[in-house]
Order: sequence, then structure tokens, then C-alpha cells
Amino acid sequence: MRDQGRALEAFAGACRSRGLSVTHQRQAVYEAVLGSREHPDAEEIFRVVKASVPTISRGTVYRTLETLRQVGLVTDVSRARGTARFEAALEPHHHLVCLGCNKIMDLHDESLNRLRVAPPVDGAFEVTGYQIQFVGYCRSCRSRKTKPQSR
Amino acid sequence: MRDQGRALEAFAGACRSRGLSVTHQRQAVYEAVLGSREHPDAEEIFRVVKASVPTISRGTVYRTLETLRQVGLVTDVSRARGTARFEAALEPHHHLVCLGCNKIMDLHDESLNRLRVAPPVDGAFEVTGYQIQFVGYCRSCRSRKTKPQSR
DNA sequence: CCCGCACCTGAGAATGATTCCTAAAAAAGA
DNA sequence: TCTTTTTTAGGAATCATTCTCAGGTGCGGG
Repeated sequence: MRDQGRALEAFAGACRSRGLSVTHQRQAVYEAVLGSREHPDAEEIFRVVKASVPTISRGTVYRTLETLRQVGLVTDVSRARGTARFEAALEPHHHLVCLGCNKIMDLHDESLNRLRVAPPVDGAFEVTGYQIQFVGYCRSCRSRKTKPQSR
Repeated sequence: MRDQGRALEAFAGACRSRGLSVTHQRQAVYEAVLGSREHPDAEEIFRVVKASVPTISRGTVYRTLETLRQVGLVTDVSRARGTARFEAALEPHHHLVCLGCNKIMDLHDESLNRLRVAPPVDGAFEVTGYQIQFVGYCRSCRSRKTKPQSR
């Protein structure tokens, strides 16, 4: 995993460049996310990190994941921020998701609805549709992007 | 909204074809989702539905949303199923999400990483990346697709 | 290398969304 | 209509996540 080594090296720099202190807890959490393949949840990461940093608390894991997510070092695969939000499955459309404030905006763009995909994973999975999430920063979050809000 | 009218008409049929009873609670919940533009959460839908079905309970709203999601009539925009799941933001890749069991699988496909998007929403939003979610049914959920599991 | 201070962490309480449980009500369908 | 199966209301229970705050720590300036 060359990528992983590099990512780890770059971690301290990435933190500093955004005004975040480099703590070993943060490194351990990031390392744990880097090292797992299975889309771990906070509890799983807590368990893993605990092995190297026995005193770490759940609160720190949650806090750190949120921080890393806001600066873009970690992705929330499930995008489970706050309460679950719904919409009718009518015409396909896509979403803009702000990493700063978690606002979700609709994006209607016909040209995105004609993606052709090679049947993924040998037909074991039946695809019925898709959605594209564009992540980034909305206007108001862009201006304070260097330092994540606690919310 | 021609789509809405049509969707509502088709609702009963859609339920029946999947072996779901057609209850007025279910219709009211679906109608509420159809009628809102703002990615409502369960609480909001509860409030709206309550106006027409005063005796409805929160439990029913949650249950119904989950059911409708599993059969594909409603989309969980935030995909907030269960606990939040993370991964390192290394090389871009995409996901297969099973509507039945909520399993998330990685999908690496170079050709999907070169999507060009017209700058969405007049530059008010700064896009830093994107992810595509392919939704559908995994092999084991496909066989029992007609009737959703309670989990 | 030491200080000061803003930023972080640990521990556990508090919150709040979601799920679960059960008796009663409603839908299905023969 | 009668029987069977599914669904609902209501409320308790769960459990992930956030908050609070006292004590610790990274780090820039001297």
C-alpha cells in the first residue's frame, strides 16, 4: 500500500495546513480508517484505536471523525449526518452535499442521467439506479473552509 | 406536477405488486414525501401526515419509510441507515448499495472517474469531488425482493 | 528550552432519533 | 362475511451521537 504510507506521512502536514493540532489520537484514528477495508463505523474504529491508545474515549473518536470529514481527509460513506432525509423516487437527479454544513441540494442535469456502466461485479448485483453526490463547499462554508466548525 | 399525480395513482398498484397491503397511512406517508421539496426527515413527515391522519404514530412513519425505501418508492437521500460508516479519502471510487440489506460495496471503475460536470449552480458551490452510488439488490436480497425484510 | 494559551481530550451524563413490543384494528382473499 | 395475515398505535426501550467541563497538550514566541 504505497498510498497508505504516503497518506500517513502527509497527515501531519495536512492537519497543520488547516490549523489543526497534530495529536496522536487524531493520527491513530486516521490510521485506523486508512487500515480498514470494510467501511468501519465509529464503534469499530474506537475498538481498533483502543489497541494503540488505550485511554482514548468514544467522544474523541466521534469528534475526530467529524473533524477529518470536514477537512476532507475522511469520507462518510453513508453520509449519515443528523436525521435521515427522504425524497420520492421520481425522476432521477443528483445532489450537492456541503462538507461544512451538510446541506443537501438537488442538482438536475440531464447529461448525468445517461451514465453507462459496465455491469458491475459480475452480475451478482442488480443495479436499479444510481445517484451522484457532488461534495464540496457551499458559498457560506467556503469562506471559513480552513477551520471546520464544531457545528 | 403531472409526475406526482401519476405517482400517486400508481401507488396502490405498486404496493400490491410487491405484496404490501395498501393502507391509508402508507398512502399518506408517500403523499407527504411526494409533496415536499426539502428532503424532509421522519419528524417532518410525521407532522405533515398528522394533519390528514391525526392518529398516526411516529413508529408507523418510521416503519413505512423503511418499507417504501426497500421497495424503491422512496429514496433515503442521506442514506442514514444504521451507524455512520467511514473510509479514507484516497483514490476516488464508487459504491454499490443494497436496498435490501444496506450492505455497501466498493466499485472501482476508472471510466467513472472522469465525469465532467458543467459548473453546477452558478459557481455558488465549490465542487471538490464526487461519488456515485449505484443502488439495487445484492444476490441474496434479490431473491426475496418482492417482500421487504423488517431487517 | 521554557511559557502561555488556545486547542484537545477523557469520562460520563444527556439527548434524541430510531426501534421494539403488544394488543387491537384493518386489509386480503376465499 | 369469516378467517388469516398484515399493519397500526402507543409507549417503553435502545443505542448512536453529542455535550459538558475539568484537566492535558501541541505549538509559536521569547
